[in-house]
Parts: sequence; structure tokens; C-alpha cells
Amino acid sequence: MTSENNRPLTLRDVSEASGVSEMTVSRVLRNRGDVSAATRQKVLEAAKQLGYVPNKIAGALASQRVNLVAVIIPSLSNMVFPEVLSAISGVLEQTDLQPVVGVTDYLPEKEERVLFEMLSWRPSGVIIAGLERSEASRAMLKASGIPVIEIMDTDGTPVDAAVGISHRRAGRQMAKAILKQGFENIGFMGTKMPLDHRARKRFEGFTEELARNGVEVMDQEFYSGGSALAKGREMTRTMMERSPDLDFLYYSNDMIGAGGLLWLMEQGWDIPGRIGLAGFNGVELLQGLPRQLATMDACRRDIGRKAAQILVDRLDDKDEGGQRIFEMTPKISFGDTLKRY
Amino acid sequence: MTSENNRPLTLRDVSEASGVSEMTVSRVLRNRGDVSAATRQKVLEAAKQLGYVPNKIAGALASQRVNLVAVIIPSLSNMVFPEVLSAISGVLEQTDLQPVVGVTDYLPEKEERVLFEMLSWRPSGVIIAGLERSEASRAMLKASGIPVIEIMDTDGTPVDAAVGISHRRAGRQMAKAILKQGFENIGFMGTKMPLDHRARKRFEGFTEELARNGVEVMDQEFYSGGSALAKGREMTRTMMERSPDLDFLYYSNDMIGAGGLLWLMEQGWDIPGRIGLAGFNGVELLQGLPRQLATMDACRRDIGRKAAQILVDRLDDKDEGGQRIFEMTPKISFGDTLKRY
DNA sequence: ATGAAAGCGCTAACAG
DNA sequence: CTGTTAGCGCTTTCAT
Repeated sequence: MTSENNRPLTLRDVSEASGVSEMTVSRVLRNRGDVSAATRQKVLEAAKQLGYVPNKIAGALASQRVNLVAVIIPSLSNMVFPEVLSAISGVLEQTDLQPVVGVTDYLPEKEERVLFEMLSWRPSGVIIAGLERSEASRAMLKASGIPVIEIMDTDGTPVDAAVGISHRRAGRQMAKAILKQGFENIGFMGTKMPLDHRARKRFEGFTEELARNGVEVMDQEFYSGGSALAKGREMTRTMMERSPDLDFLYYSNDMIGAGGLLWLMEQGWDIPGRIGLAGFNGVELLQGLPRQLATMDACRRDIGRKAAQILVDRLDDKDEGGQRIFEMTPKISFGDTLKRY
Repeated sequence: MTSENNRPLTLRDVSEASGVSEMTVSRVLRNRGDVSAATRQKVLEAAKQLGYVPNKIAGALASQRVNLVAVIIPSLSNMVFPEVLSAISGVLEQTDLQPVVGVTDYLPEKEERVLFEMLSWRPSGVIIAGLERSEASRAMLKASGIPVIEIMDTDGTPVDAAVGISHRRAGRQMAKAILKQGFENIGFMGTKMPLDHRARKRFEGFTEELARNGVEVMDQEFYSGGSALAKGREMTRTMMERSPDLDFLYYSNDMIGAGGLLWLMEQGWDIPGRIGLAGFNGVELLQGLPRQLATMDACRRDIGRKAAQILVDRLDDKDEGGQRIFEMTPKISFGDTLKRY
């Protein structure tokens, strides 16, 4: 440890230590322009020696460029979002862009705050979950002048571009599959959150398609907070005691579905002979269960990849006036709990 | 939409629109210093009207202050880390500090890159998982001159301050509890990752304590990648077929433990009469299982809270020369799979 | 291949 | 209570 001055080092320090002008030091550190190998060497050595860490704040202000991408999602505890996030990172890692994550807890006001905060760092682009947001948020996004990719949902009007699936269609599709298997007494379980628009749309699509076939949801139950697996178990018990005639349970996510499945198996129910089950999301966890829950893949990794790719292309001016909505098509996996015949 | 100039707005624009000097506009927008209600009003209106978003880059450069806290963790798919993260956020939300997350994938080189990248934005502090890191990373942290809180582990020497549990002690403690219940033929399952130092330390503490009592791990198995629940199931089957005499299985995390538990129950094993089980972490998920897996709480939320609090206090100069290592004490929860008597 | 000068958009410090 | 001046640490641009 040399004299602990505690003032962060600047380019000037490296310049002085190496006897090279600040400008040239800057060029070396950014690999820009031609610099002789000798000078280059000297600079690199001095920088490493001193332990110089460039000040991106100053750099960004001067260059008017920030290699940050704001990624705004509702939650980190849903597993679904870390997964899109990791797909996004995978693509961005091949560029010089860096994701910066903001979490909204499904609250529009918090989304607004987070967005404001992030935009004030002048990121190069925004990837943000969902299509529903406050007017103020929408205005900020538009005014930012940077590419905005809305993800996970395509049922609505994007500010700029959108990549996702139609949850309404997903709900309908599952309803069709269930009816086709001859199930008729259908129960639904899901989160209470009125702000989870994608879950809401799935439910709407689901009931809509049932209605078209003269079927109504026979019983339903909503939860909030707590361990989803435990909630699925409890809700299922409650519902089966209340409505023993049910022959199918549709869960708005796999976690509660898994809880329900475990409980029903424990109780010795014949699945899917006596009662069928389905969830949503295609989470990895299901593969460890004694029986495979029917579910629907939400294309999370595809969505993350595609969104990041569109953003990168936009920033490279490769995708100026392209398509605006990219809809992926989720597939049902029947597992062991949906197919009767 | 007015004339889309596309140049981001500056303080000057607000100044001109409101007829107030830039300096005063700045004061209003930051709630600093006295400004007459009238002026204040005018400025706020103009800013909102224009949709002005302050440029934090310029602000940070000028004020030499950045309200960002770098939070560096190995992974987002472990559930454990989002949980500490949320505890950290909980505390920081009551201040003007903002967490910024970086993920290392358990790779020291990536940690180094991420750290460098984050430090180059001159955050106010760093919260970083683990105590093991490259010399370069350690040097950067020291040179940064900002508070550094290392979390999750206390078996080692912190750069600055540390908050966590002793995983070595945790391993020993579990070994003791298992032996006390009379189990003797013990199998171990865990991740292959040599870079998960905390898992390694638990294992070391575990075998150490067994050895002290003349017991050796009878069989062991390591995995990597894939669904932990499924892996736990497979590994357990493999191991029980290979070593049918085992009477206890210690899992390095709850997820694989849960997989094993489900498989054993399915196969009709008497738990814990014939075979006992324990995991580690105290994950919420366990509450949804048909039987409660014995586990040990890793104090994740406490650690997150405490780390953030220390950081905040340091930045407020409230905690200059205080304690350096804060060790939490995890507790065993016996659940239904460890207590025989 | 290298250097000098002029800002980037904001805020600290000081005047009034 | 409000305004003026001088940078923050870098990069852009233009010389050399």
C-alpha cells in the first residue's frame, strides 16, 4: 500500500506516471486510433500499476454515449424473470452493452419511478416487461428517443416494439385442449394480483373459450403472498372439499399447480382419469416431480434473446423501420395430467 | 407530439421555458436550498410540461456523488440471491441509494470484469457475495476507497466488513445433529462446482465433524446443471441402488433434497425411521412438500438487511471504526426427516 | 502517431 | 432567495 491519498485516480495520473499525454492514454485505454506499440505498452503498464479504473461518468458525459440497457421487470422472485434476464444477458454479452435491472413489484407507480431513475442515466435502450403502464411512463419512454422493446406480451399496443406471446390466445388454447379431452367441471386457481396483466389475460382467454363452448368455470380461488407450492396445496384441498365434482383444475402458474399435483397424488386421486391438471410457464422445476404437470411454455428464453437482438440491431441501425410486434407461439406440453385418451 | 427534435432536454431548456436561472431550476429539482413557492411552482410546471428527465451523468460528475450501490452476486437462478437482494433493496429504499446488480456466474474472472465495470461508475458502496476472490478484485475493492461489505460467509478475511454465517460451522452443526440421532451410514449429495466456496466449506465442516466422531461419508455424488429437483431425484435413486445400507442423506441444498425426499416417499421408504434426510438453506418451497425436509436457515434476509444497514451507516459516518465481522447464527429446523426419537 | 483546446450538463461555492 | 463562475474527468475535434 503506497500513500493512501484516497482520491480516485484520473487519466492525468496515468498520463504523468507514463509520460504520455492524457489524450493518448485515453486512446490506449479505449483501443481507439493508432498508437505505437511502445507507447501503448508504457500506458498499459502504468495504468495496471496504479490500479486505474476509468471514470465512466466522465466518459459518458463527454462522449454522450452510455453502454447500458435498462431492463425493467416486475419481480425477481418469479424465476420467470431471471430467465428472460439471463437470455438477454447472453446476447448482450457479445456486444459492449450491459443490462441494468430495475424491479417494479408489479406496481405502476414504482415502474414510473424506476423508469425515471434509469432514464436519467441515459441508457442506450430499454427492455421492459408488459404493455400496460401509466401515461407518464409511456410519455417518458417515447420522449427518451431510444429503442424501447416491450416483452412477454403482445395483446396491446407497444410504444415502439414488442416481443412476446399472446396470453389471451394461450388461455384459449389451453381451454380448447381441456375441453377436447372431455373435461367439463373446471376449477381455476391463480394469484389475486389485479396488476399481473398477463395472468389476467390468460384467464380471460380461458373463460372466453369455455363460454364459446357453453362451459363455465365451476369454482375459483385466488391467493397472494407466501410459498406458491404450499398455496397450491392448500387451495387445492379447499377447492376439492368445496367442489368435489370438479374434474379439472387449471392453475395460473406451475408452482401452485405442482403443489396441487402433490396433494392430489398424496390423497390418491386418479390423475388424469378422475381429475386433470394444467399449469402455465413450463418451469424447470416440474421435471423433478413424480408426475409431469401439463403446462405451456411461455417462450421466455426466446423472448429474451429476440428482444436483445432487436435492440442490438436497432442500435447498429440495422433494423430501422422493421416489424413492430413479434409474437412467439407457445406450445402445450401434455405431461401426465391432461391427456385422457 | 410537438416538434421531435430528439435532443434530450437539458436544464437550460427548463430554465428558458420557466424564465428562471439554471441554478435555481437545479435547486428546485433537487429540493436543495430555499426557493420561493412561486418560482418553485413555475419550474416544476415547466419541467413536467416538457417531460424533462435530469441527466444524472452530468449531475454525478459535477457533484462527485453517485447514489448507486453495486451488489455483486454469483447467480440469479438460485433463489437465495434474489432473496438477499430483496432484503437489501428493502433497506436502501428508505434512503436515496439504489442497488445495481451484477452477476458473476461463480466465475472469478467474471467477477473481476463485473467489478471493474461497476466501479467505473463510481458507486457509493459495494455489497459482494463471498470472501474468495482474485487478488486483482481485492485490490480494486481496496483502492476504490468506498465501503465494501462482503456477505453470506464469515470463514475468511474480509477486505473491509463482512456479514454472514460460518458455513464450516453450519456443516459441523448438522453433522452433530445427525450423529446425535444415531445415524451412521451417511451419504452426501451436492453440486460439482468447485467455485461454490460456501458449499465446499459446509462439506468440509461436515466431514470434519464426522471424522472427529470416527464416522466417514459412506457414499457421495455431485451434479451440475439441470433442474435441481430432478437431479436430486436421480442422484438419490442412483445412490440408494449403489449403497442400499445408507441411513442418512445430507444434501448441499434444499432443492436437490426435496427431489430426493419425493423419490424416497414414492418408493415407500420409512422416513426418518429407515432413512433420514437434511438439506440446506431453508427455502420457502419446502413448505409445500408433503413432508418437511430438515434444513438449516441461511439467514439470508438478515444478512441482506444487516449488510445494507452497515453500508448506510458508513455512508452517514455513523459507523466509522466499528466491528468488522458480523456472524449470524443459523438454526436447524428438524422438519420431519431428521428427528428419530 | 501524438497533442491542445473546447466542451458534455450539471452542481459547488460564492456573490449579491 | 437568486444568479454567476468555474470546474467535475473525460472525449471530440482539429492541429501538428
